[in-house]
Amino acid sequence: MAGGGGRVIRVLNVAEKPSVAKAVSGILSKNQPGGIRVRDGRSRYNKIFEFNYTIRNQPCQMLFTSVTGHLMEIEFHERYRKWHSCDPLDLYNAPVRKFVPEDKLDIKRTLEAEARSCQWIILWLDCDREGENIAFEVLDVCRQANHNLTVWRARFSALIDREIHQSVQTLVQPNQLFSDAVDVRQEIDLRIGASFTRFQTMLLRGAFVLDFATDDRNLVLSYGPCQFPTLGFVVERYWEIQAHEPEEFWTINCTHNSDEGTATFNWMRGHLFDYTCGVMIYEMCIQEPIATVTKVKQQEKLKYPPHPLSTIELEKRASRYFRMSSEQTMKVAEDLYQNGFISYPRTETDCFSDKTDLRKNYLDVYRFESWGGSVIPTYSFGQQFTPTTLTLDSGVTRPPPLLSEADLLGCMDKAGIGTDATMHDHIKKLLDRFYAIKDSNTRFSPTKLGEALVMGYDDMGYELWKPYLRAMMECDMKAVSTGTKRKAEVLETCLQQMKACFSDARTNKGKLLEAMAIFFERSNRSSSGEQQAVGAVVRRCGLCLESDMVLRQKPDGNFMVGCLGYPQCRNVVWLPGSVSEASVTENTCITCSPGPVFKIQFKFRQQEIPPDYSVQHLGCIGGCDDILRQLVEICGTGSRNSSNTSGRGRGNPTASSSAQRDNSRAQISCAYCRQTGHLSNDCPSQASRGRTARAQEVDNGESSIPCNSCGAPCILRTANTANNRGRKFFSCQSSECNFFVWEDNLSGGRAERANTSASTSSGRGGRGRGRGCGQSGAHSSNVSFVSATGEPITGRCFICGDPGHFANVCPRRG
DNA sequence: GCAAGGTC
Repeated sequence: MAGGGGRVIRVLNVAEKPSVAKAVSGILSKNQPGGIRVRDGRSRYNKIFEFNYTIRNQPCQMLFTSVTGHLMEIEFHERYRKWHSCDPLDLYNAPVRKFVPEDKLDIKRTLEAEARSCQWIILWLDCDREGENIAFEVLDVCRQANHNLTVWRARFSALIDREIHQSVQTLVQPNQLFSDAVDVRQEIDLRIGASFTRFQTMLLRGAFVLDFATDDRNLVLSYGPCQFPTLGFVVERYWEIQAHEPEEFWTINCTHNSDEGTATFNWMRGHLFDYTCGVMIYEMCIQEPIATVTKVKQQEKLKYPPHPLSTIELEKRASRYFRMSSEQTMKVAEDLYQNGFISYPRTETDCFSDKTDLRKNYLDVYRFESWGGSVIPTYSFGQQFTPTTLTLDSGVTRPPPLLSEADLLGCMDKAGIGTDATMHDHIKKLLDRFYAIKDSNTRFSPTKLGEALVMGYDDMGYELWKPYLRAMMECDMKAVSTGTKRKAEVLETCLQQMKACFSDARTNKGKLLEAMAIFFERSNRSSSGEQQAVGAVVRRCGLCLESDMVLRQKPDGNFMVGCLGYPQCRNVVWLPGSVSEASVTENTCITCSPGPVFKIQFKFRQQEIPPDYSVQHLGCIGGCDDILRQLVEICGTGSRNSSNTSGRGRGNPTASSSAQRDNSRAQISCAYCRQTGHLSNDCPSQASRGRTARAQEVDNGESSIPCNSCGAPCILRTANTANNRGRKFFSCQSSECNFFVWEDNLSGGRAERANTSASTSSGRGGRGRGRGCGQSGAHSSNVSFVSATGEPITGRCFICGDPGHFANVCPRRG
């Protein structure tokens, strides 16, 4: 450490809270020339104290300010902040950042400004892991403002003169390992909490009628590594009570009255569940009723005062004696602290002032307890007496009581759930989230929701609701803080495990749904959970620009690529109904922008695609993929027969249908103009022609023909697949219709150009391009396309060949 | 909108 007098240096001192800055400044400035000056910083709570002090012969001008706990927060990058922005599984790998939140910027600016004028910085944060982490947050900010700061850490455990002076004369370096341990905790808590909270909220809210919430749309079904084990304690006790079967037992009791008082003797054996045995032993006693004293043991009994200065003990006793909630107690404690009556209540400061009389009979001042002893008559070895009463009594086993707040705090304390300062928050969270209720006896029982959630995870076989996970994390953090394990190693291992666990839990979500179904009615709202199931990301949504488009398979087996921002964003690309398998690959499209657009490996059902199309296809939904577009046109999409019954559009088929069309417009290129953003049946270049026109000229000089099935325009297209390159076909441009016919299957083998005016004037009865040569018989009088035999073509099924329906509704499809 | 940890 530098020293040796001479030039006065400026030292920036930072404490964890304003009260400590004030107290330490008061101690160090005592008897110093110049006394102490106070000035305001940018933050109204965090004053700056100035005084002179000498550290190891080095004259120092001390500036002493503070933060208010953590200066920084950890959050996901903006891209992952919105709930629908990504698959919750991605939250295990999504980048996170530590930053100074808005309400701490004033403190940050004060630190920056003061750091610039100082040569040294002394970190006076609390001496625990969190304090060490805050020290590095402060350091981060101050070093940004002044790279040349010399850094010191003051270690102290009590705000008393001797300790503070000693601390500042024996400064050390901050402990990176302690801080690392907190970084690990923060990151794990965030990733686990956010992923599970999003998952279970989106899965269950809306899927059930949650009658306790006035508006369950805003309901959050949170999961946290502390709150869930706390709920677990409540549920476990509740189940224990439920499972209890009362059982009758028998016990022999004896009392003896003498001049000195009454003595009650308990049966050494306790009790018997067998009535016959009990009666037999009792009858033996009655037959020989003289009692003999066989052992006399005197024992001093001590009564200990409650553990002093313990936050949890305070909360337990306030609950027991005043029926105050732990949260309420902490508020009162805070007030008492602010007014100078008690020491800081949120972290243990179990150190008494030198003036305290610890040989203090505590029962004289603590009136809530008494000696409570009773006088027992004196007995001597071998003494005989006749019992005053000798009875055979029955009793019934009782279940344990519901957990009281004191019990709950005890469980949490024992299992290491939360800290002194946060335990009451976790308990309150259970009530706020409708997971548990507290009765008039301040005892906790789970709500239906709380029980269902724990039951769901329990049925999966996971102990996510037990304290072991937190205990394991605590163990790992300890290993990081002592250097036994590295931060990156623990993070990687733990997150990998939790990611696998999350993934498994999602696979087994049925267990959660089943458990919920025991307690709640199913809801048929459109935002029900199953529709939120997510798949792999294909591209960023070009419509809302906020969320990802992911590949999904609907319950009916059809595939689509939908925006995770649903229902706010309804962007969706429906894929051909003939897709049997689809998976997003790591190949990106080099044509489509904005990228990346990940290609999808498709497998089509062979019978449902024209013979010249390959069963396997590596496709792109960005608009560049002609084959995919043709198959959509030929086979139709999965939306056609599912939008009214299931999938995203449940309960709102119109919206779904419109969304489907809107999004086909957005992604698949138009058959007319080759632009993305609309389909050929909505092509702006064709707008003036209108759907009622029965024949339309297309850009290449060909005309379109009204579809036999729906009347929408069919246009002549040219196949570019290996087997049929150059072969022409007509296909209906309505996204609602699958009409398709090879041109050479029409009569005459070649279509004639339609007569636009004739078609328009005669409607469907006009001369169709596909009509056979002069065979305008009865069959074909009102259709555009007829076969070589003069039969009207009504479309054909690729599976069974039946012209009466299309492949996607074929009964043989299963 | 999500965790848990500081503190005002």
